[in-house]
Amino acid sequence: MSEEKSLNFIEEIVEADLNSGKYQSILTRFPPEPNGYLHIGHAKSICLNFGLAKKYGGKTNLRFDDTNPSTEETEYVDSIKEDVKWLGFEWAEELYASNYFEQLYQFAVQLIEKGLAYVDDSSSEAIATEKGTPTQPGIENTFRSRSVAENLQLFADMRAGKYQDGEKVVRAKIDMASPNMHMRDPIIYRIKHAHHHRTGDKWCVYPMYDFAHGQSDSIENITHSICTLEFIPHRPLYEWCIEKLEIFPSKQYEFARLNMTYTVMSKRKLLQLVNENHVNGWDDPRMSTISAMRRRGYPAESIREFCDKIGVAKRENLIDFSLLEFCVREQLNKTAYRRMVVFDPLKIIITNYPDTTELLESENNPEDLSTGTRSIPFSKELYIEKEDFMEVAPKKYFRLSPGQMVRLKSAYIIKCDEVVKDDNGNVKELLCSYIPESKSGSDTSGINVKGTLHWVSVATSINAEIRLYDRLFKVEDVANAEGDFKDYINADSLQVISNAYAEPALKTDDPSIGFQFIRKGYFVIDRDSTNDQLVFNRTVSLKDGWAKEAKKA
RNA sequence: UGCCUGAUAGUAUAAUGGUAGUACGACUGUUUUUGGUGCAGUUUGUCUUGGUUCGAAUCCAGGUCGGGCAACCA
Repeated sequence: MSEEKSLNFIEEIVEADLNSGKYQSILTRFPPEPNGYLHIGHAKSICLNFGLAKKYGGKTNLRFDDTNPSTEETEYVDSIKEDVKWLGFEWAEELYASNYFEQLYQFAVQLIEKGLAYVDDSSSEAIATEKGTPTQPGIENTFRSRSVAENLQLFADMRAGKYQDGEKVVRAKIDMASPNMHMRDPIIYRIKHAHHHRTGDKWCVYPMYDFAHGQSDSIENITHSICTLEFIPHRPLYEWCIEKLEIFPSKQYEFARLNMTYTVMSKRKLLQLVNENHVNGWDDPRMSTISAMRRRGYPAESIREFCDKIGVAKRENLIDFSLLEFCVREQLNKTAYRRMVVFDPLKIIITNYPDTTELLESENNPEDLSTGTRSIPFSKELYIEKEDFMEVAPKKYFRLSPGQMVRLKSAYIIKCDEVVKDDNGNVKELLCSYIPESKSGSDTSGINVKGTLHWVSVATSINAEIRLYDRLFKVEDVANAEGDFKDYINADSLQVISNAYAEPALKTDDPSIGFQFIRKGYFVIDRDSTNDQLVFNRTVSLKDGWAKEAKKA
């Protein structure tokens, strides 16, 4: 019935490995460094790694790549775990590269014993110089020929804390003339007298990424180690270590990282936005972090759907941010409760309506009638949106104007009889009349109107703060824009409406559900809300057909 | 100027030697008590030049263009 979705290139590899009997089941891993918050790019990797295991009956480990104590913190570990869980995935084991520090140290000892690693006393500048350039081979220095015994002693002394940071490193002895820069005797251990968030002060030597990642994969028996394209040049080294150490041969595969329009995806840049107060923290709803999207009201399911839609390939990409927004709307349209909120009020008085309050019923969600209805108080004095009235209306304008009729959503059809102005000639309020037979659900008026407006009753409305978010950057391809990315920050990315008028149901609604403010967009209650003041974040706007039509004119 | 990688509608992604398809976007119509949603339809593409083949997006060779690599970061 439904069409078979074609496999991405990694799924093909997995299926081939399973069909050939190379593996009985697969084990993947998601390996973040706990030095920042996860962003939507990580979500792609999470969905890939966990999704693969789920699809093929395998498992996925959550492994923190915590080999650099100077940048890593427990705060980040906690946020990462929360984000992965919120996205809807469960890891088989929670592991840390730091769990393997002793084992990793012994691996380096083994390499030294085999004459495949040595202690180098050179400065980092000297090492960089001797490394050569991509077009010129590097040169071998005198430390390279130290004896095994001396290397062993020196490495033990490094571990014992006899040297200062930078005094010595351990290098793999591979090939200083290799066309691959990563194979020119890469550093595998360095001295860092730093406090580690898990191992404390136990260690003062730490393995480099290239000497920790592959080995960690191998120790855990990871079958498919999936990373991004920039690690392709590291693969020969990944394989060299596994071969020389004679350990489980995990395989590395690379896919193109996610790039999105109007945002940045590097931890360094996100950190900068936070530290320099361009945004209000890692979970500022304008950020590309998972925690920001959660706070903004993006459902986890829509992020998973997005990751599924964008696919997995090796080509560099720049995905339209609007595709993510499409996924969010698609999900929220099915689940969000409809409510009415007026952002910029214009008072109307229904002159022929009695001085009473009537309760009208309206669906919570017309897409899902099982969600029931709520009552909305209707009375003589109402607010409508200022932009829903024009004294002189252009053609195709279906909203209110003098002498014209519109329907008030779930209520009555009204007609604008008179415009009341203040001394300056500004529209102050509208005098309207309603059609009693036009009540929603029992309309016998026979009148058809083109426009339907949202509204709230003045007397029963409640105050709310609305935060409207726009793209954080003004250009599509921020990472490739010339100059400093901060020059492209959109100064108007946050607009706050401090006194919107909301229908009273919102006061008692479950704060965890998503809302659609009719004709306005999708909104979610922010954690800054108090008992006295509701605060809403706009998750995403509705598609606006009229804005497009109006632009044409 | 070395090595590694990639190139299919505007953006992504599929077709694995046999009809270039799908999604988002855009546009048109239709439904609608949200100018939302839904439904129907239209639109635009194989980087280039040769070669192999009955047949090439796919295989081969050359070119062009893009990305990555010279952290005691990951």
